[in-house]
Amino acid sequence: MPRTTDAKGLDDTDRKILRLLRTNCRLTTQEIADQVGLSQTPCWSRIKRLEETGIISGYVAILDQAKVGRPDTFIVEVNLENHDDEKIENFSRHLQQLPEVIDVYLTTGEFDYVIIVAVDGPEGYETFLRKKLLKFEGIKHTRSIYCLRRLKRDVSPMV
Amino acid sequence: MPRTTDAKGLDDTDRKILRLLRTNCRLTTQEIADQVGLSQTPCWSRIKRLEETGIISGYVAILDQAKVGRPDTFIVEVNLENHDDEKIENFSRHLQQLPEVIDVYLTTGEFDYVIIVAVDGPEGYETFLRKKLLKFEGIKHTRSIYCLRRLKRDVSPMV
DNA sequence: ATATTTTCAGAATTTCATTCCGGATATTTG
DNA sequence: CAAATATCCGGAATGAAATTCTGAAAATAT
Repeated sequence: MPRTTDAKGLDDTDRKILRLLRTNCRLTTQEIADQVGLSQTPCWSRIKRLEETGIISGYVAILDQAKVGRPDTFIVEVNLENHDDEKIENFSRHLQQLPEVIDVYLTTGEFDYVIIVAVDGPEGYETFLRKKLLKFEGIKHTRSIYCLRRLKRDVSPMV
Repeated sequence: MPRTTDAKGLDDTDRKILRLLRTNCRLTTQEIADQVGLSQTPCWSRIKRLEETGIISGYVAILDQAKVGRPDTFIVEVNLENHDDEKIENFSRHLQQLPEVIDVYLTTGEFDYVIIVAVDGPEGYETFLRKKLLKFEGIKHTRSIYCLRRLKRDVSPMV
């Protein structure tokens, strides 16, 4: 093992590459190579390896949430009536289908779920809540939080 | 205006393109063109327009959170002692710098902030909380929620 | 010290993004 | 309704970048 790698098999150059691609995957291999101090070919191989090992799990376009019609964010905390596997599975499937639902966390503590929702205004949220979320049978209780602002969103953590 | 566009100036073909790029921006313009029923050139122009108008705000690589060493997610709710602009600005800046902090929402209701944090195990979280978050002067109160699982994360909302 | 493995770089090739052009379609105007 | 105008489309040509191929250098192991 000629490189100095950490527990995950990543060396410093790998991390530099990831730091670049994390915020802009449209850089050419040449541009990346220049910035990390390599030539095209080994830089390209490293990227391929990072893809094959699944450290890079995909490449996506970021859409402006407001400009696609969802300027407002709410956080909904949810409790279900009961917690058998089937119910949880169904609720998860329900949430997957709702375009307003951005993130879903299954949580410990006071609530069972924390859900991030993107909508257009309070009206949009009311519609979402009454017509979509609460249409699911078995919700015991919810609490809604309005987000004044999103101060940070990292698509992937810093490496 | 020869196309049938909505309020945002997007027609059905634009939305199809966005739906594809939203989950995979490595598709070639030819592949996208095939799937939306266009030829390369007009498809490419549309993508350029979506970039120029800022509807597509960027392209990024998605890193596997667990594989880069942050398998565990916590949600921290935070209250500050006081809420003058400077304090809020400082706290925001503080959070921007912390690699564990993925998302930050400025919220109404019981807490001032809802923060999504990615760490390695309970030990990692304790370290983050004591050595980093609470090092900031002026935190009145926090509540931590452990996430058993992330059931959904859309980098961008469905269009 | 030598053999082996791994990483690197340069050049050639292939694939794709981008530009250029003319024709078709829809909208606007008279 | 017809002509003018703007918009969109597709095909071919060009340029740039990704990918492959080859051999040399560096690090590790024997």
